[in-house]
Amino acid sequence: MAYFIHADLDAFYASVEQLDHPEYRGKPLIVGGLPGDRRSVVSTASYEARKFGVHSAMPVAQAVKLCPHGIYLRGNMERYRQKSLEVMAIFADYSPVVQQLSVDEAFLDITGMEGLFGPPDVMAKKLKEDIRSRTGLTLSVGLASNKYIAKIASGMLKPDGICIIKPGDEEKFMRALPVGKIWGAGAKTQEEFKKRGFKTCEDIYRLSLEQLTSIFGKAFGLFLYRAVRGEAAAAFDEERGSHSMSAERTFPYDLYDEFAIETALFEICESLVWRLLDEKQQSRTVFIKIRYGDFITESAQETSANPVTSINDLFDRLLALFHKKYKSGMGVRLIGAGLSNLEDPVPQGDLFAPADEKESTLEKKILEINKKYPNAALKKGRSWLG
DNA sequence: TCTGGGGTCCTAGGACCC
DNA sequence: TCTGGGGTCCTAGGACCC
Repeated sequence: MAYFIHADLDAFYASVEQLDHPEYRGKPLIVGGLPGDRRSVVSTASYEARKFGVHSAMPVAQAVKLCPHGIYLRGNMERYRQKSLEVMAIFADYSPVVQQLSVDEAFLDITGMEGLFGPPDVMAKKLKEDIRSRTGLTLSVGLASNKYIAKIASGMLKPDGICIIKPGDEEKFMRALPVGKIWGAGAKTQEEFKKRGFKTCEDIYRLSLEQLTSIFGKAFGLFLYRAVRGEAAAAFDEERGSHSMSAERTFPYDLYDEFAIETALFEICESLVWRLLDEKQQSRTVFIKIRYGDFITESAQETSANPVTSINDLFDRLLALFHKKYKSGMGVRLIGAGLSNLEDPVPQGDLFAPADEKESTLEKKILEINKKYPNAALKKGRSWLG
């Protein structure tokens, strides 16, 4: 019998802050932005703050209204990533097959580990206790015969919970579940469920595969059909195809000045190329994203024959896309850019060396120096452009 | 109360090739 | 002359996740 644990840290960012700052413990804590920060949203609210109705993705301005005496922090991703590494290292003690889903959650394939840790439920308890004593954080755990059920189960008894779905009970568990708990059915789908009067998965279970695909489309219809039967969804299969990297910036106030928008785009462009070099990847496909003041969002992408070679090269490509899309006179709320279809570069001889190899070499040098001397903060800067 | 940032996957239509 | 059908790549937009 296969067994999977889904391990999910409780209110992760807020818990790390409460761990590092004892004076925050037991108090409503909101990580995401300070009161008065325009256009910021809540990343994580401590359980004390959730009592006031504050939750993730809520605008900070709204959180302040609900919880005016809360403690507000912008957050420290570097610290959270560091803490995440500690946790993931402990997960690795329990299973050779750990699939990290995000900074604060992972699947552990514990099939056949009874000999080392005892029965799965005993192992789940040990894991929770171990995480608590070694990192000071609490974990919620779902245990089931497939990843999808384990994932939903871990959310059932938060915080600090263990939820075990026994082999054979998967379908029973799913059919009784409120549709709001279906992982993969977000706001739009919930609206559709409501419109159709679907309250629990039982209401979806009654529909045929044909009915589901005609309502929800081929892939999502099949996903729902299988999910309500407690069958392992393909959603969590290890093999993931394409990769991408992106960066974006929301301005505190809409920008109308084209040069200011382009400057932000340049800075995004710089950060992308540093990452690209750092991760030793390459890409031929670049994209931009523009969100206007009315929240209408447009994007454009272009695939070229040759991979991006330098900051200037990327900036040229992005600027061309930007001017293709940009409607001047409309306030710009957000500008973003990215690279998709990332590939591992194939080592190539001189014959195929990039045209602006000099620049790319210079940028690699700057990256090295910045890594060696983090305070140097060497940049090329837009003014450098000829 | 206006709605972050970094990702993945799906859909539908068009281009192009055989 | 009255336009098949499948495969692949590309593009824009949307849904969803943490």
